[in-house]
Amino acid sequence: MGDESQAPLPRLFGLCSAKFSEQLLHALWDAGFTDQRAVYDRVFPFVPPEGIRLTALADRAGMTKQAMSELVGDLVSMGYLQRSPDPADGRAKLIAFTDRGWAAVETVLASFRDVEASLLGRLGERRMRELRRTLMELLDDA
Amino acid sequence: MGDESQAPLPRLFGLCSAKFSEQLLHALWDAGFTDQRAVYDRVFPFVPPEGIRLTALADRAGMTKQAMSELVGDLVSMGYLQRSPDPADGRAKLIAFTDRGWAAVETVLASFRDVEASLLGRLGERRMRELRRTLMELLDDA
DNA sequence: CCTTTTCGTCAAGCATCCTGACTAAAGTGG
DNA sequence: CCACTTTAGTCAGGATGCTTGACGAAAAGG
Repeated sequence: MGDESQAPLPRLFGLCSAKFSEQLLHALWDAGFTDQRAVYDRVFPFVPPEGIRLTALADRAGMTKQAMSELVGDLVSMGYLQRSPDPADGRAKLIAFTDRGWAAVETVLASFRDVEASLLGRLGERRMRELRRTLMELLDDA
Repeated sequence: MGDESQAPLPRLFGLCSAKFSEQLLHALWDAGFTDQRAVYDRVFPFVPPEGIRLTALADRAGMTKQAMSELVGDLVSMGYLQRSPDPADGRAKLIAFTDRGWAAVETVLASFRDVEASLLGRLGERRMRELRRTLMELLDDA
């Protein structure tokens, strides 16, 4: 890959991010969720336990409702999500996880925990805390 | 955006990465390179000063030569890249930056420097060094 | 009521990738 | 020098993941 010792920081962040994504996909594959694309990242993080409407979900994910509708449709037909009528609004439907969906979520969370445990082992507790603090400061818009 | 204080680290990395990308696109836009897409990230980092052949460029970027050919074609018609015959091989063409391409590269590098300067101001020199060291350790495959 | 807004869908299109098939040039072994 | 195989790039077709625009049905608010 070449020498990264002077690579610009934004690039390092991109590489780290890509690496974690790859590990995550790998973990899902190993757990038997082989029918997945990168769709997980786009949809799963924004579905709350109690379910959510399509428009709100699309807003959260920063996407149009049409695009989100197609993704949700795919995940429904794969058995990860379900659509049920919203009792409070005849136009809307509530999108929520199925049991299979929850199992996949649990796999994702376990993978996150694995990554964090691995980092903890490599960096130690102090540097780990510092890293998290630094990342959150970076996101706290300047 | 909600509380991120317990967000998983992989997610924090993704958010940071996305934020930097956005800043970069913004910097390009402000510098007058308004005809750009995210194509920069995919192509520019892999074009060396002396030029490169399509197949090698595609390999570097982890893409098929067909996909890269289309991207390069777009960037050629926008005036950022040029294709010239390779004197050493009648089949091949050398892909290299035009003057306009170099100007865009310089803008990108300046944006990276801005980001680093901003981080330095916020984190201080010690934490900055530590961050870079940590990121590089993470990429040094376990 | 009747008008306006909101929820979700359908349709068409664009961008970015892929696989497969092909031409032309270059190397390679008698 | 001449087949034979490999390599460089292109053409064609298709999948995916997004977009904008238009629409019907339900809700909201005078």
